[in-house]
Amino acid sequence: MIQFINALPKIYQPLAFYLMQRNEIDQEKLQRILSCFQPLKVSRKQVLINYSEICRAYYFINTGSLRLFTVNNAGIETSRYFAFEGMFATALPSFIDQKPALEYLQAIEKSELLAISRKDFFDLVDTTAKFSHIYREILEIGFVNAQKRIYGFQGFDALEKVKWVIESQPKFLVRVSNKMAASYLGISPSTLSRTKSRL
Amino acid sequence: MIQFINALPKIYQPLAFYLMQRNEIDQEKLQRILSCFQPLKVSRKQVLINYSEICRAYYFINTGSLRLFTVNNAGIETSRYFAFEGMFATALPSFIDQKPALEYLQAIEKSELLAISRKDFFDLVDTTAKFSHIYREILEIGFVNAQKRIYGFQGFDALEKVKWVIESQPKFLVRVSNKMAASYLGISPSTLSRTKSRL
DNA sequence: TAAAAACGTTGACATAAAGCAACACTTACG
DNA sequence: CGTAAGTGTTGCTTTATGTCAACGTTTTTA
Repeated sequence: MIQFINALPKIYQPLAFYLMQRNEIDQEKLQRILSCFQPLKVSRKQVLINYSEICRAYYFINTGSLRLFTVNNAGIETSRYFAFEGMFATALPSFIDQKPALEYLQAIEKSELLAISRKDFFDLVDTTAKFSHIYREILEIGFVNAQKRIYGFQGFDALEKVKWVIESQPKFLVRVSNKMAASYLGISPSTLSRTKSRL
Repeated sequence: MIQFINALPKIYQPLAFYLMQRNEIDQEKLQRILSCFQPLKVSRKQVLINYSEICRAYYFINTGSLRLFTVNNAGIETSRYFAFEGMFATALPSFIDQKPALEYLQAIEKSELLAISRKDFFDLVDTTAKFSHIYREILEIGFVNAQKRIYGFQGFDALEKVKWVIESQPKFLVRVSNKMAASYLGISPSTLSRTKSRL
């Protein structure tokens, strides 16, 4: 199986490993799944999904990073998710219910992605037990993370939030700019800067 | 089918309707699903799942209401979910990954529930396509709601949070005490009281 | 490679909300 | 049914954090 994966085009190898890692898949199924994903290069700051757009694809990150954020009436940015190499990302609520995203999916840096259309995605979910299971896992993990974030933030002051994010996502503050990290933590960039300096 | 449901014991009727509403199920499957649920009466304030406990059941509410909350080191309560008649509730993260809940599931009032064990639940998920689909829906809705809550709260002041909750869950402030509502909104009870008075 | 734009840090100041306490009112329960 | 515990409201004071602005540094891009 490892040989099979190594024989694949390089850009499909990380995804193949991702899929294999979760649960054993036979070559045929794996091939079928991979064939639904199209390579896609995006530049720094490029927007993949716009605020009023309906999300029609799911993205796997080969290199680079993406972020999900929204902007409220007052012009305040809120980031809710950052995805790096080897992770999936999309505006999932919109992907699920096909309503306007009300958020942006944007590349933070120049990135190489694999994209699967919504149609192909749900065809796989409905016809491939393994893929259905992977989707379930994506939802479960997404749900659990969202809960952790709600508890991790509520009633916490700036110092506690920063400690929490260092503990639960050690790489986060290193890879993400202060400004974006602040918009994720729900504090101002100045407060984040001050807080880090007294850790 | 309606006749079939009406012929069921009263306590199973709301759940039967809930299941039917989502997608058509034949009588046999419905019967099989219902037979996994055991009736359970709990008193006001009774705790169904404790902080360090591993969650082993899913609950459907016939009458009454439940809430999920946690208490941090400083003794601050944070509520993350309230469930009323006709809704499902459990400490889902713990139910999924079988780690300590790190939260409490508690009856707000005297309630009548139907409980299904984790084993039976996942047996149904794995053997009954319909039930698998219902689980997927539960996860999707849970995920989407969590995202809304994250965006709905971040960077909002007390007034905006209260308006947001009135808009997105009109019944909420009516059915839940000020204290609990405040712990859900992440503001103090006094601030909630003051905020409501200037709406 | 140099100019411009964006970013991080820090200080001074303003402010929303927390904490505390007192009181009236409601609800719970022996 | 009456006492006790809990809840909601409101005033006063304190405090954490946001805002604004200035400055030096890093990053971007032409």
